[in-house]
Order: sequence, then structure tokens, then C-alpha cells
Amino acid sequence: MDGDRAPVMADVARIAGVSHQTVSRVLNDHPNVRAATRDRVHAAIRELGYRPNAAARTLVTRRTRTLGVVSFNTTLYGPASMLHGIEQAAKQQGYFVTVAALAALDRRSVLDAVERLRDQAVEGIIVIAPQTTVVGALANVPPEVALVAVGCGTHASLASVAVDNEAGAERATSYLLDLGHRTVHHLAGPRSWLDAQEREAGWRRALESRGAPVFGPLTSGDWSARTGYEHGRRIAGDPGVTAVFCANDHTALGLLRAVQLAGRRVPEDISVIGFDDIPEAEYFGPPLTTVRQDFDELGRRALRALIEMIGEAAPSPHHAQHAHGPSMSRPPSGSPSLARPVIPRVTIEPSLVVRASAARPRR
Amino acid sequence: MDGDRAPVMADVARIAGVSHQTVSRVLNDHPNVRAATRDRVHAAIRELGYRPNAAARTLVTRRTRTLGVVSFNTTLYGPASMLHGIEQAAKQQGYFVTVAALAALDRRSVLDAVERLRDQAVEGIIVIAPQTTVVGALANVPPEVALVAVGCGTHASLASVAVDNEAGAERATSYLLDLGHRTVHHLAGPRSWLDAQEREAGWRRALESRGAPVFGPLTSGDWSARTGYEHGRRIAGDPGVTAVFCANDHTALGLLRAVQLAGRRVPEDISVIGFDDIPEAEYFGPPLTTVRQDFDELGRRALRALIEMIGEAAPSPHHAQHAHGPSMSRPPSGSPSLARPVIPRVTIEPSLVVRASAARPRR
DNA sequence: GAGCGGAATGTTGGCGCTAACAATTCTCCA
DNA sequence: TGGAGAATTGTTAGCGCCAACATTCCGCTC
Repeated sequence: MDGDRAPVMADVARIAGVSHQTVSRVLNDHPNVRAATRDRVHAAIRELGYRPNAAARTLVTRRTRTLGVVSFNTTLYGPASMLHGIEQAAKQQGYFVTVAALAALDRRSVLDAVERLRDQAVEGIIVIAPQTTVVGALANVPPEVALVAVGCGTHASLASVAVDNEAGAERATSYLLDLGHRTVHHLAGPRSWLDAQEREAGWRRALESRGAPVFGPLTSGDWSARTGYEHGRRIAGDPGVTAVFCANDHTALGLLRAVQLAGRRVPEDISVIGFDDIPEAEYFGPPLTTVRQDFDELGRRALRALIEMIGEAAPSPHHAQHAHGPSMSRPPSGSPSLARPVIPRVTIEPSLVVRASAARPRR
Repeated sequence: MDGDRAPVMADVARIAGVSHQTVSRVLNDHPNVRAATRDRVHAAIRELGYRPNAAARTLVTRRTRTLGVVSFNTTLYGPASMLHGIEQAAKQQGYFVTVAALAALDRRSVLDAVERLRDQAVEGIIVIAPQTTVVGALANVPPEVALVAVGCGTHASLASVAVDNEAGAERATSYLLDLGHRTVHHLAGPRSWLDAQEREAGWRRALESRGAPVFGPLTSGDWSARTGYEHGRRIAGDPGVTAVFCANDHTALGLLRAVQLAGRRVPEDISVIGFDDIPEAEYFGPPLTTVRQDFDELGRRALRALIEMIGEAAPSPHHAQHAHGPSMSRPPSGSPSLARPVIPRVTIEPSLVVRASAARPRR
């Protein structure tokens, strides 16, 4: 009458003629199991279609092998790609990835998402949500939670992996200046995003270091083509505008469209440079010169950083005298003194991809 | 010397002056707990920062409240959006979502991903990977696994939620025909994708039902702008081509570019229609007429369908005589006879978004 | 005020697994 | 051949929680 409930370790043990502990040892690759025994156990496992119970294992080992990813909008190209990179790397390291989308952009939502993930006992968390509010909220997360922010600017006071937005923006701006433009206008991204702030800073720095006049920037509420389009209509008639550095490729697309509708040509009348290098950028009209960032790599690096943080906090089994919930903990501060903990920070260099949307100005 | 290990239910019980079982009752909203007691327990929980141990709970309830999502490329707009919709809906239903990306497109990878998810004891799986191979491989997944395919065409023999690609394609094609084009060429998506096949079928059907000649289709290996560009260069010179229905918006973008580079104008010389309605489509040059599908909704519906399947298979606690691992099971077949199980299938209608890339042909 | 029934709480027994320790083999050399 | 010591296997005791059953408490009725 036992029904056919899923087989457990004891069932395997019975069939293989060993104790359940031996089965456990086989499963965990312990040494000191005779080859013949191991084979018998494996055979029994196959015969029964046995699958270890993850919950039971977690209960005793205190390891879930699960990582959490918090993100705001996985629909955007950047976040989606980073998630992809993270998942790939996680699989390779034997970790599961569970995602928690932010319902809104306030502190509360961020903390909620983190709580949700903690309830599920993830061993660490990666945050893909480069907004100032988010980074601010993250400061409230207790330090025993292993946390890495990815693409969240390079100045946040937490472990992070990010592209050097400032350098990328500076490079793009300088490129336009070198082409002979008197100045470069900037169509900035949303102020609430750190990337946008940093790109703006890079643009400004390039201008200032060359003594070029600084106009603007043109600010916007999102990263969409619509925004680019609207600003484009406004500036297309201005003869003083000969070069525009856009905060991302989508706004560049919208700008391109507006400028051309207004009867001005790119790059002959106006040069445009974007940021991101989305796959379509090459097929814009004209093909977009842009700053490339490797999102996939960003994701992989973030994961690697997180794994390291987790690894440092020994995942002690509960039998030992563990000092804390062994899953989730930031690396200990370098010294027991008041020194601030060392915050791992990785920066990746972006590169300028030259295509056809920027040229020397007409005289 | 106890260290400060994470508090457990017994700790809460001690502080609140009750038994751990009463704490459990409070946590699970059981009736028959005096209000005053409940408050004391809640206070103790807060004081200790107690967080229930998910693994322990899972061990006894046999519920993980976790769903798995298998996907191939979350970088594409469609899949990314669907994932987003799924996550939103899952959160609302109190489920976690863990993702498993496919390493490659063969059967083996698909089955691996499913296994990975099953190892983690997900209660059900949503598959976002509309390739024929994937759907084929899915047939090998044991029937006790609750499985829903999303955006995987409408003909697959498994529970699915999908847009009616055929109807959408037919609508787009008919629209062009109605405009006065003698025929419509089709830039098809990759053959291995069901969506591509169905869109092609819809295109063909529209043509045939009007007695219009069928040329092509132009086939391609992926959904990228590059593909559209390459085909565009080939057909731009052909005066017989006055209207092209593209399998998706990205290829349409590439096509647009190629056609215009060749000196022909859209829509005056050639009309173009896409599929998907990505956010940027409105800002292409010209704004793209396209078939809109609501990916977000697709994701939400898929989740709903999955939850229903899971719900039907009673998640019996292990004390009762359960017939199988209570997590993960498809709905029972309608009758105990040999009749095939009823496969839930949801179809969503796409709509044509008319913008500026299609017009009547010049005579 | 004894007795009854239901509400509120406590006690006990696993869920399936791993770690520690105990017990049993083997191996090999004195 | 008799062990010493290593290799292999088995036994026991939880991990933190929920469900069943047992017990206590309370408000009533007669």
C-alpha cells in the first residue's frame, strides 16, 4: 500500500545492499568507498530513478547553492544580457539562479526583493539596477548578506562590477572633438541612473580638459528612442549643434530619426555617437558609431566576484561552531580595527566602435 | 558559547513563552491562537529577527514554491519580456522563479536544463525556447513534470501559451495585398523556430487564398538585423519586389537599411512590415508598420496556466498517502481510459500596428 | 458546582539527509 | 600467524519544521 512515492536514500541502500550512509558517500564523492560498492550503488540509483532531496541536504549542510539576482527591468538590452552572463557562469559553478524583479524603484521595493531572496536562503545576491535609489537602499542591507552590484556605476560604496562609463564617455567625446567639432552636445540618460551620471561626467570632463564650451546637457527621463526623438526635433534646427553624444544607442536611434526628418543629414550635418553597441546599432541609418560595453562579461565577472565573497565566508556545516548563518556573508573586514572593509570593485574598460555616424564637421 | 547562530523556532518560542508549535501556528495563520499569544509571538519574532528556514519547511511540506524557467537566449527582446512577465506574476502568486539557460540547442541541453531544475525540486517549469528541437526534446520529459511552453508555436503537443503567429502573419500579408501589391515577399525567420514556421505559413495562406503568386520565401539563419540587411541588398534591385513581410522587427531594420542604401525608398518603392513591435520600431526610418504581440501578457498567462496545473495535482503533505512526489505533476487525463490527456492551450491574438513603412505601390 | 464541549496550547514523531563516531573488514609485515 | 593500522562500512543523532495526537484551559449548562 506504500504507493509509489519518490524513492529515498534508504530505498537505494536496500537495493544495493548497503547502508544509507554508504549511498550518501557515493553521492558526495567521498574517498574510501570500494569501487565495486560504488557501482552497485550507482546501479541502484539508476534502477530507482533516485534523485537526492535538495531540501533535506540543505537542512543539514546549510548550503542552497542558489544565488539571487535583483533587477529592475530585464527587458532592456543591458540588464537582459547581464542576466544571461550571470546565468551561464552560475551554471558552470554549479549554482542556481533565482530572479527577483523590482516592483518599483523605491527603497522599499529594493529591500523587499532582497528579503524575498533571503527568505529563500540564497547564498548571495547580485543586483542589476543601476539607479541611485537602489544603490542607496542597498546600504541598508545587513552586512552579512553577500552582495554585488553590477553595472551600478563605479562609485557606489559596495562591491561592484561595472564598465568605466566615464572613460567611455570621455573617449567618445574626445573622438568628436578630434574630428574638429567645436563642442559636443550630450543627450543624457535619466538622472536617477548612475551610468547616466557617469557618462555625463565623462563628457563634461572631456570638454573641459580641451577648453571646449559646455552646453546642456539635454536631460531625459528614460533610455528610450522616444526621448531621443523628442530632443532631436528640438535641436535639429540649431546650426550650433554639429555633434551629439547620446547616453545610449536607443536614444541615438530616436535622435537619428528626428534629425533626418528635419532634413539634416548624419553625419554630414550632425555627428552622432551612442553608447552600448546593441546588436542593431550596426544597421541603423547610418551605422552607429558607439561605445561598446561587454554586458555578458560584466555578468560573468559579477558572478565570479560573488562566488569569491561567499567562498571566503566558510560555509561551515552546523556541527562545527559556526559564528553565523553560514550562507550569505560579506568578507570580513581586513582588520579587526575600525578600518572600513575592503570593497571588491572591478572595472571593465569600454571601447569605441567607429562606424559611420560621426564625421568631421563641414566648414 | 553558543555563538550567534541564526535563531530558530524554538528560540522564538522560548522568548514568547510558548511552545514552538504555537509559533508554527502563528506563522501559518492557523485559527485557534489567542490574539494575545499571537502578538507575543510576533514580538519575539521581530526581536530576534527570526526567519523561517525554508529548507526545513520544504522537507516536511514538500512544497518549494519555486518555478523553473528554461530559456535559450534571454537577450532577445521577446524572451526577455516573457521572463519579465513570468516573474511579475510569480511574485504575486508567492512563487520564486529560477532560470536555467540552455547551453546549446540540442535535445541533450534541453533535458539537462530540465534535470537541473528538477534537482532543485521546482514545482513546475515554463519553457521559453520556441525551437523545434526543444519542443521535440520536451516530449521526453516524464509526464509527472508540470510543464508549459510559452511562445512555442500553437501546434506543439504540450501545454502552451502562444501568440497566433499564423493569424498575425496572415493579417500583415493581407494588409499589403489590400494596399494593392500584386504579391508579398517574405523574409522568413530561422526554420528551426516554430514561430518562424507559423509566420511563414500565415503568409503563404494569405497569398494563396487571394490567388497571389508565391515567391520564396527568403530564408535566414537568425533573427538579426544583419540577416535582413543581407537579404535586403539582394532584393533591393529587383523591381518585382514591392512589398516585404519580415519575420521580425530586427530583420526589418536591416532590410530597411539595405533597401535605402540601394537608393530605393520605403514605403514609396518598397513596403515593409515587421513582427513583434519592439519599442524602437516606432523610431525606425520610417516608423515600422508591424504585428504587435504582447510578450508580457504571454508570460503572465503562461504562469497562470502552470499554477493551475500544479494546483490540480494536490500538493499533499507526506503524511497522507500520496501517490507521487507531490511537487510537479501534470493534470490527470480527463478520463481513466486511453483518451489522451487534455492539453491546456492558450492562444493570444496579435494585432497589426499601422505606421509608415507600408503604402500602396506606385503604378 | 460538577460536567461537558470546544478552544488553545503542548508533546511526540518523523521528513531525508550528512557528520561524527563505532564497528567491521582488509593489508601487510614482524 | 598475530596483530597494528588503514580502509571500508554501519549506527546514531540531529538539522528546523509541521502534523497528529494529547492535554489543559475556559465558558457554559443543568
